Amino acid sequence: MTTIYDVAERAGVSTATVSRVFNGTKVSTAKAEAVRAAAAALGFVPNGNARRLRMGSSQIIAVLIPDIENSFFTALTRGVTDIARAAGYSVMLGNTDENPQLEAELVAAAIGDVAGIIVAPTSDEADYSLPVSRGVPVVAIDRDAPQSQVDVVVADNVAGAEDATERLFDLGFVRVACISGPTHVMTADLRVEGWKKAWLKRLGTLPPDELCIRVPYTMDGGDSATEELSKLSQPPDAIFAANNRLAVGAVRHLVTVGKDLTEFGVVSLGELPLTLYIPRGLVVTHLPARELGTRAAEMLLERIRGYSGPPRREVVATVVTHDQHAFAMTP
Amino acid sequence: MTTIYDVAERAGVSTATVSRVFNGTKVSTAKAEAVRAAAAALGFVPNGNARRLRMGSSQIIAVLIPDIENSFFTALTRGVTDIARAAGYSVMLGNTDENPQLEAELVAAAIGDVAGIIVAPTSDEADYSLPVSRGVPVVAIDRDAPQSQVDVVVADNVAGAEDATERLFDLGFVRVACISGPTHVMTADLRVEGWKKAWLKRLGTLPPDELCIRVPYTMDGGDSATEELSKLSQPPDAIFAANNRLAVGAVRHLVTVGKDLTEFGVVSLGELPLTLYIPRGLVVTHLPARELGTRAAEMLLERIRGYSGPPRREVVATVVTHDQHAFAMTP
DNA sequence: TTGAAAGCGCTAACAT
DNA sequence: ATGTTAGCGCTTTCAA
Repeated sequence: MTTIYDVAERAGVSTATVSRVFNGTKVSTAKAEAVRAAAAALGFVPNGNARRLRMGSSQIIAVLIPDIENSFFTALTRGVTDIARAAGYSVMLGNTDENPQLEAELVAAAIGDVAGIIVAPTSDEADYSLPVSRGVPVVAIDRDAPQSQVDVVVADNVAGAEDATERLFDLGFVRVACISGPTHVMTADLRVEGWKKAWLKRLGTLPPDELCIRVPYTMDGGDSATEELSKLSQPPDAIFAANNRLAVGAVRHLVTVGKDLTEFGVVSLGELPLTLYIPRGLVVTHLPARELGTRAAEMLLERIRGYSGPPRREVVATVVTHDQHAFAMTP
Repeated sequence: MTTIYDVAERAGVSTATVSRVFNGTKVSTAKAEAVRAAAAALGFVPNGNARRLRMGSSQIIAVLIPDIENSFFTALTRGVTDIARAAGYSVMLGNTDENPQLEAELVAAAIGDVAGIIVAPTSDEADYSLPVSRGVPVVAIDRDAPQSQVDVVVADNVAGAEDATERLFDLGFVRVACISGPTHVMTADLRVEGWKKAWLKRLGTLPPDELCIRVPYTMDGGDSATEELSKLSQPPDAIFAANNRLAVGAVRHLVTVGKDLTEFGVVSLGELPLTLYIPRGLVVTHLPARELGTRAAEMLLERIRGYSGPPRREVVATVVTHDQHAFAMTP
């Protein structure tokens, strides 16, 4: 392995000079040239670990998400990587699988390795005092971290859900049901709240409890919830699905039983991956995944650079200016 | 920052003992307890940089992919992270954006930081001699790296394309066109080859050149290529799309002009994300993204652990046992 | 502008 | 079983 000693020797200078050349400090042109030539000839690449050990900082950001195969989280991660790279940071990725213990392990492991952590908390109980006390700032993303004094970046789930639900009312539907994620999952709870607000605003009354089904945030969840709703003595004429997987599950069920999506409404909070063609009648609203990532990265970088104000909580608007670019398939 | 010195002092032992406790070497129960207690009290977390510098290895694998928002590559990355984590490695992620220069920068930056690199080459010219000469093994994934002596893991693109095309012949279509990625992109070239083989096998003749359109691997590419094909004096009655984005684009165009997918066939090589509902008539075949990732990770770990045989080239079968679980929407 | 030298936190001989 | 100690490769005072 080539080190700065090899380069220094070959260039006829000291290691300090080599270091300076690679760090932009002032060095006479002649020596700088010699160093660069020697480095190139030797195929020198700085040892990041030595550098980080010496400097006491790591230029790496950990991103801990439940599932890299979920398009919402990859969009978010993309936002982080863009900002990170622009600032000279690398991104280390971890899958928590929605498992609090695995998340805790990943956080602990990250502490010794990274300059900061961006994590989508897997549980309300998640505690980030360890990294914070060790000087590794944490930004919680997509979900709150009520147990910890950390910065938080979340989407405006209530407003997003409310807007989405209102779309259905706008289309003339009058009995809009709700399918959301598990109780106690923050985003799921807030989206139910938004759905209720829309009812109150548009119909002047809160929706009956039976119209809201809580299931895992999966396609199967959306499917079974839709089936359950259809069995109600007074079934809904439209469904607000709190995320894209639930929406796809709902559509799957409806299509299977031969329902026409222009007569039975479905709205998805959050875009579908690959902007796949969307059946006429399915409404898709925007969830600012990438923006969440960029804001979280920006806030984390501020902390890494020494900002030490009180914990901040930033709510990214769910702009409902227009639907996902989509094309409708004749039902 | 708490170091092993602090822990050693508080526990009344030497730093070596503290180190041993944290590395599983034999230490008397009493001292081990004392060390653990002291570490807990002090909130000690090992400094990864010091550890890696000392050990000369990094327990980090870099994964360089064109786009983290492409479901094929996230599935692949998932495969890598699973194997990596099981072996105690972390994954560092980089987006190359299909940009050879950016890829080269990321590779260079990774050298000082990681134990090995898994990269989807952005170009035929990609040269990985620098990391390899620096002792950082590289595994090329999804695409060949003809300029470098590195391990390669690719899907059986020819067989996959051939099988997919044959599905269309099985369904009774007789003039199957091909939409593939840019010329000189290896996977795109090979998939065209598979399509040709299917023609030869089933019709005893090679397809006319005009039936094959090469476009970027995007939905818009699939859309415009389909339009172009429809203008032929002898248009096709079915399309083999070389990846999922092209397939979706093709479907979009067909739906837009009112074509019925049961009468005009489309097959996608590679599954659609989120197993979104699939219109009746669209055939989806499997591309082993995750398997690619796991194999690449396994091969890389072998290299990291010292295996030094000649470069290997592994072709992962594209098993076409069954379609993606899908449900059809009445057209 | 440049060089000499200390030391970041840790592990692994080598001693004991 | 445990302690002592020498670096890993780099950056950065401090002196010249």
